[in-house]
Amino acid sequence: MSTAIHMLDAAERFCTERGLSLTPMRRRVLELLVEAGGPVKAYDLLSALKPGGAAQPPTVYRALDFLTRAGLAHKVEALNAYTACLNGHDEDDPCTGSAELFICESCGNVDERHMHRAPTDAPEGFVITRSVVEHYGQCVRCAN
Amino acid sequence: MSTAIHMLDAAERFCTERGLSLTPMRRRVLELLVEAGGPVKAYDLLSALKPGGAAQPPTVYRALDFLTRAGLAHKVEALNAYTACLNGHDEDDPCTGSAELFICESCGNVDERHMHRAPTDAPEGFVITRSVVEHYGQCVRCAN
DNA sequence: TCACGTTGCGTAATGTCATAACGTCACCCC
DNA sequence: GGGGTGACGTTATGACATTACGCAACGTGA
Ligand SMILES: [Zn+2]
Ligand SMILES: [Zn+2]
Ligand SMILES: [Zn+2]
Ligand SMILES: [Zn+2]
Repeated sequence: MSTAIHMLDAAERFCTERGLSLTPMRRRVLELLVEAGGPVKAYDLLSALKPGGAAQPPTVYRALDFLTRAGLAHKVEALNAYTACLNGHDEDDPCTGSAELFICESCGNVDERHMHRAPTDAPEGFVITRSVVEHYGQCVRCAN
Repeated sequence: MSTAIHMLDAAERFCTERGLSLTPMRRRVLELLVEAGGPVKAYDLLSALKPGGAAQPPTVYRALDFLTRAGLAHKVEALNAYTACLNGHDEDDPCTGSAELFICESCGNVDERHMHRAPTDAPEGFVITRSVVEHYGQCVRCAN
């Protein structure tokens, strides 16, 4: 799929521009996430990495840690899973902050928005450093 | 604390009105959550239950399942923890849907809002059945 | 060129979170 | 009193994640 290749190339540029090293292992994990096109469990990534060297949990968790810190991937908290960031990192709009995820429970597809707006009804004086926003339901294809 | 007693009484009424049985075990777990005043881990609840009978994981997870289904408690997904619902269940405003949580990372205090509004930028045709919204940061007391 | 700090990753062990599966008892309804 | 249901005890296991240690590669300055 050309989209996947494009996303990996964009990630490559994204990292070189920022002095981050997208090592083969990290690139491979990102590739698996992109190919999956939705949330993937860490141990499933682990299984996918196996045929090519017996990988252990820390291997994949270290890669995921790098990718999520860099903004190239997101953890889906309510699923204990991980998904590739869908925002174009080659554009002038890096996904530095929190993402708002729309996850279809039927087909597993994920859509993503940047969290630009702050909550209108936050407690007085509350300073937000990180937000987790995940919406579950049916995408337009799966809604009957 | 009178607030805690009030919340438990309100939960009692809430359950009787709906034909739900707030058993001693469930009430005890809710009591622990209310007393904690913030997110509590399942195994910490387990430890707190021990002196009075050796409790096993399924015991506390069943109680939490009941409480969360009833809307009397919420799971804090990003912390793998659970917190008592702060909305007054004796009022005409049950916390049936999703809650928006503001969690102070310094003092552990939790504030809660009902999720009334839908996202303005959801994908076309996406039908939301459940939302997870958790904001992390500093409450007004802890912000320096 | 060599010592030294840093980074990435292999490996083993462990820790943390959650559920499956089965049995028992109390209760309600007919 | 037979049968269904719901709540909970108990044992075991599964699923998710981290700690700790070691080593090899790399850059940097002496
Ligand atoms: Zn993103
Ligand atoms: Zn779908
Ligand atoms: Zn609530
Ligand atoms: Zn605080």
